[in-house]
Order: sequence, then C-alpha cells, then structure tokens
Amino acid sequence: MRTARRPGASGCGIDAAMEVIGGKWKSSILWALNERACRFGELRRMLPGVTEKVLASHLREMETDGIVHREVYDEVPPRVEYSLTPLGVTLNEALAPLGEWGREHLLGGRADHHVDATGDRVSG
Amino acid sequence: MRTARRPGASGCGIDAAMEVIGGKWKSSILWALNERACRFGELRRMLPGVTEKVLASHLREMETDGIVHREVYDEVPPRVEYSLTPLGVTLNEALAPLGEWGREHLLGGRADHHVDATGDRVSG
DNA sequence: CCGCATCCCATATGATACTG
DNA sequence: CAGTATCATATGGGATGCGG
Repeated sequence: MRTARRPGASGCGIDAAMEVIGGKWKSSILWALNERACRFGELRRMLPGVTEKVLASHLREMETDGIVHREVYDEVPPRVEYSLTPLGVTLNEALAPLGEWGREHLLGGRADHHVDATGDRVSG
Repeated sequence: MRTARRPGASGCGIDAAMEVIGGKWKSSILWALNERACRFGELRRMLPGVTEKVLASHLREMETDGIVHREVYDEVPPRVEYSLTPLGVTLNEALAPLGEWGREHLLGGRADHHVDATGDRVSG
C-alpha cells in the first residue's frame, strides 16, 4: 500500500479506492468497526489470524486515509479506541454492493444478512 | 490470489469479492472490458505498465472466476478476444459505487464522468 | 500476434520478542 | 494493554526469452 499506483490507470476511482482497502485485513477492520468503536485488543480478537504488526500498520494507514479515527485515553491502563470516521462510513456504504455481490455470486448464497452497511446504522 | 483467504473473516462477501478483484490490474481490466471486447494486445496497450505475464495471469484468473470470457479464433494470425460475462457485468455494477466513492473522496473531484459501470451500457 | 516459462525482486504478511 | 522492532516467508509482480 501507499505505493500510489499510477493515477488514471483505469480512468475511474476504483483504483484509488482499491489502494485504501487493498490491505489484506482492511475490509475486515472496516466491517468490524462499522458496528461500534473497538480497542486494539478487541480488533485483534475479532480478526483471528491478524498480527499486531499488520493490524497496527493497517490501522495507521486507514487513519492516514481518514477513514478511521484513533482516540487515545492516557489512563493508567493504556486505552485506545478506534472508530470509523464519517468518511469511513461512506466507504463502508460504497462497499456494501460489492459485499452483496460476493455473497450472492461467490459464497453462493444470500442468507438473510443483517444489513449493516447499507445505510441503516450509519449513525456511528 | 487464489489463496482462498479464510472464509468468514469479515462475515460478509467483501472478502470473497476482494479476492476476485485483488489483482493489481484486475479492476482496470474489468473497466476496460466493460466498454467492449478486446484483444490481448489491445488490453496491453490500454493498460500501460502491465506485463504479458501479469495480464495473462489476471485474465486467466478472471476467466476461472467466470467474470471474463475468452473467445479464441484459430485463424492464421492468432486472435483471441476477451469480454465480460454477464457475471462480470454485475461485478462491474457492484464496483461502481466504490469507484464513485474513490473519485469523490480520493481523487477529490466529481468530473462529469461518463457513467460506464452504472448500468447504462451493460449490454456487452 | 497470442501466450507461456523462468528467473528476480519488491512488498505484504506473519512470528516472535521487547518497550512504554 | 498498546505498539514497535526485527527476522523470516509467501506471493505478486516485473524482465526477458521461447513456443505456437
């Protein structure tokens, strides 16, 4: 990531967007945070298999991209909470159709999914 | 690609979809083919910077994924044409919102884009 | 012209250990 | 708990050359 793929390669913003969500866990993080703010350790547990390094890297990139907000509480037990910015929410919304497509055509099934990123709970 | 990222990582189809369009040039290819069928060399020219190997690899993966159709004409001058399958068209449509998001929020501008992937010319 | 095979490198990702 | 540093590995992707 952050390699700034040559602009205008495809002529639309997909390429640019792909860079933002290009990380292996980016979409998962996005999805996890879509419901509520989470602490570092929480995200770790919600994303089985991700390592601290990768999680931290992705989180920082996403923060740089303006889709994730990092709230630090300098309490005695260190605490940091990550949440989606309004921009992150819009990204999640833009991602929804793709998610549905994948579910429909790839996972080969439309379970009665609980529409989280379709605009129902974009309040956070 | 083809690594079959662990299913259910994020709980929705985004992860699955990401695998289909995960290649560096996948989305560009998709976008290029969205307008009309193209020959190998054409695609090469349309995607400045891509190498034959990568282009061929991506094309094959996309064919395997059922989003690209490969038509072979065994004429004296070898000719092969690639085009989007109906599934590929739907993928492009699902990708449209993401593309718009990227254009709006990343490229920082909504030029009066010629809506190619929004369903206007999904005829082929 | 279409496409594949091989070698090579850059990068992303992962495992582990350590610091505040 | 949060985050960093280092090392190791896997994969993608690029360069080049060959075959149909």
